[in-house]
Amino acid sequence: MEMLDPTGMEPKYDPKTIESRWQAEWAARGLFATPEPDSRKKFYCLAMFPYPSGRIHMGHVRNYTIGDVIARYQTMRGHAVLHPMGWDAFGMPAENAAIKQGVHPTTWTFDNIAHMRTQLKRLGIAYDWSREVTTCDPEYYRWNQWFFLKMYERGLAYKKFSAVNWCPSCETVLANEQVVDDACWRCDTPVASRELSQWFFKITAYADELLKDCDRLTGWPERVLTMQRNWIGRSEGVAVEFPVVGRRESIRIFTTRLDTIFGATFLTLAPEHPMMAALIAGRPEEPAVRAFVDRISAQDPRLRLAAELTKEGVFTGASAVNPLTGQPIPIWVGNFVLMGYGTGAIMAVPAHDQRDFEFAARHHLPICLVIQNPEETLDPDHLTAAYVEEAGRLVASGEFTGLPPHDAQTRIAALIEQNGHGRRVVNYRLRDWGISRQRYWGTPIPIVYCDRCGLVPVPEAQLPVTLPTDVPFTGEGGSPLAESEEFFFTTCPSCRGEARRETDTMDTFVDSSWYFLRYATWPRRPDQAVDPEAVARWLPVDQYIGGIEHAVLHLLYARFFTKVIRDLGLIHIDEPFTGLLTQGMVIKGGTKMSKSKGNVVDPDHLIATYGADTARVFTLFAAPPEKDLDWSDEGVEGTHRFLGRVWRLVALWVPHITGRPIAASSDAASAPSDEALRGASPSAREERIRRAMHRTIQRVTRDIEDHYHFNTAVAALMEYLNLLSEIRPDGTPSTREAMGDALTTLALLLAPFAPHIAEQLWAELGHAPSVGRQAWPVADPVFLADSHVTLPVQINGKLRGTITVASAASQDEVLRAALADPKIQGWVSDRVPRKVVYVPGRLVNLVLS
RNA sequence: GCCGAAGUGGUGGAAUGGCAGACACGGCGGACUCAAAAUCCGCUGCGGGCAACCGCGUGGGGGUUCAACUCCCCCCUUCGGCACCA
Repeated sequence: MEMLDPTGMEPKYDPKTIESRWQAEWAARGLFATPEPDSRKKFYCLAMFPYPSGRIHMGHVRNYTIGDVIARYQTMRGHAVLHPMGWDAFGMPAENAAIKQGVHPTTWTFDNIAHMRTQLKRLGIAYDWSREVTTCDPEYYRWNQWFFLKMYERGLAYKKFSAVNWCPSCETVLANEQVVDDACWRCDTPVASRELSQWFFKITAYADELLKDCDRLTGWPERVLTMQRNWIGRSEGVAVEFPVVGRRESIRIFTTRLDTIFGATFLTLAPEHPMMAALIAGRPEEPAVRAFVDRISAQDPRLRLAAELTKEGVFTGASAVNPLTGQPIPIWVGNFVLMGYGTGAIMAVPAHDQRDFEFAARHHLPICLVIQNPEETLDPDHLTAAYVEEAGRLVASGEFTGLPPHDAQTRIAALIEQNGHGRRVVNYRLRDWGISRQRYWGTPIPIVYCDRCGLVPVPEAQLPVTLPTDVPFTGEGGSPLAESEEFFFTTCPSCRGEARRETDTMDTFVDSSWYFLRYATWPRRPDQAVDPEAVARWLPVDQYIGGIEHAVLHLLYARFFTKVIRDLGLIHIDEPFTGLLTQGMVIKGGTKMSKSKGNVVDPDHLIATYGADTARVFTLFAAPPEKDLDWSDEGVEGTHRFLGRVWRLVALWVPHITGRPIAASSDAASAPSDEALRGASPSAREERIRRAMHRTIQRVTRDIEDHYHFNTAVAALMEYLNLLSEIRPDGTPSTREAMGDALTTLALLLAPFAPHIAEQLWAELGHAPSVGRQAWPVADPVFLADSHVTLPVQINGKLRGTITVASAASQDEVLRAALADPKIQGWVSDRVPRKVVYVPGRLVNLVLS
């Protein structure tokens, strides 16, 4: 295959021609196919797959370019690389398009995928497209259903009533992400809360492991781990039973401050507390309490969660006994107590909890100080705020008086456990994952409802339960699947009688919770969800790249699924992603790109104007990957100029190096002036080229390896080009040879960043394709060490001059050279340095009195 | 309120405790051109000076050190996360 113009190298850099040419060539040669198992070490490089919204945006360009640099670099480093791509293809926009434009979600989605696949190919990303997965494909989502059944068998998938966001106008449930400013995203009607029967995944069963394993994720950014830890929200405390006066039951509360229990002067229950009805039945307070509860539950749930909410409440008329003091205390109901956390009931300690303090002050309830502040003695009768610190000593706390709060917690917990009044428990903020969605474009939940047999899981052999096609898209009236008779009415797998299917579909986060396993398997083993052998070979993902917006949701769900699938015995790993890189946003003019702001940069237009290599190199050069990238049209021009200069430099040298002609006369007169090297001997010139070459190899390699700092790697290549550009062909064989090596190395170092131009230059320099299949160059230490160095000389820490000395010079030699320097002498004159600090290779500092 | 990240020229950004501002953009001046574009060369932190040079300078204030963008303490600002979570 001949990729070179027989008449010689084009003098002008024309990305359009070379990019399409090499993309076709790479595809034809199957260059990015995942290798069969061999002796090489594996590297699994994965960028988060996109939702096929229609077109790729600059965020995608950045995300996938970063992944591509890593994949191409690791290939050249001798790894067997898996670098796949796919589509997170279920979701609302497809259904919205169906409602608005009458296009079926399937058509809409697959059209979008086709377009975006083309766009990604135009960027020259090295994907193994044979492993492409599409989550709306029944061959994919059948395994969502299979995992659901496995989890159902193990009690990890269950159904319960729960509150959901409800749009009264659209008559449908909304996902959290479809609620914008407390209103429906489509019709702007305020959302209500509604109790519905919903399916859940029991992620809380793994809460402790998910938290503990955060410590093992050393390749993750600390802030992502912090967010996950916050989200899981583990807190250790004690559940204590407060017997209700005059009844058999007791009220269970949860507290992390058991040391303050002697100061508990009342209990507060959530309005939804299950014992509420029984507590107030027949009491004079009943109507008032009912009115209060009704009023609170009619309130917007979001409003209730706001921190500024006024603490309201009413007395229930009932009382409970504080198990430590034996004293009866009143039971109140309060709007600030949440049924969803702990037990839905708290012991109120106004002296040591700000919320309880405010509540007590408002309702004239007793405040009882039980911890004395060691810094500033508190007056128990005139507290102005709660003392919430865990420092000091207990007071008025029976046998525990005098103990530090921390010791008291342990001692009181022991006593309570001994007496059977309660036990130590761990509470999590994390809730089980509600996966039911009243939507069409998602995975049908494989459950059948039979009047005789009840809830019956669809047998594995009957999977997949596929989406019906005869569904009208109105955007009204709840689950679209309920509209399909063909889908809705079925036979019971158990008794063969008439039955109805579950009409909810799964949250689309289910799809993305295990797709990284699917890439190892698909399409070779369509008969199983994951091929244990292939997964054992490729997983975990060595480097995962995506946006910070998934710091909690997707990354937590994926970790959960991995652990569940491990416990199913299918895989051996505990964690799916060893390394995580969260790239920053692409912004322009200070804000995120958006249509309404009119600051969107269209990747297609960018590629058409400058080529994919320019688009890639600019996104890498403009900022380190984890930071936001401020888009600059001028910066893009500069990057394009850089690639043009690389091209022209190679074009200048190719005839000398390879003997091939140049297509048209290259403008030798415009070549730089060789100023720095005028008069330098050929050997000095060659040495200089080689030193620059090896130093650049070292810098680029280190920048990629250490922190993926592609911006400084590109800067190193620019400096390298600047230096090489100073040298003009003069017919000296040693110079010609050194430049041949230098430019060949430039093509190699450029290959992960700008693969198309690198490939073309590689060929022009007389090498057989492909540059991406070559070994990454290695810096020779011989050329990294200099015989002489220029050393800054400081006097009292201020720079006063420089000297050139042998690298291995002793302190005495350096001192002598420094004092011999006229400039330095002018500063020192006849004074004797009190101290000399010499850091070989770095500087010398003379300390004068 | 708690936790985390950040603050460096006109701009994006560089700097294992060791010459602050690499690299690039922009700007200014020049070469080439009839002219322009493209390309190439030079200068470009601020202040002072004809100049050699000098002083100042990494959000603010202290400290450690021969030496601090970097380490320590206090404060300010911005961004992100969590938050009536008992």
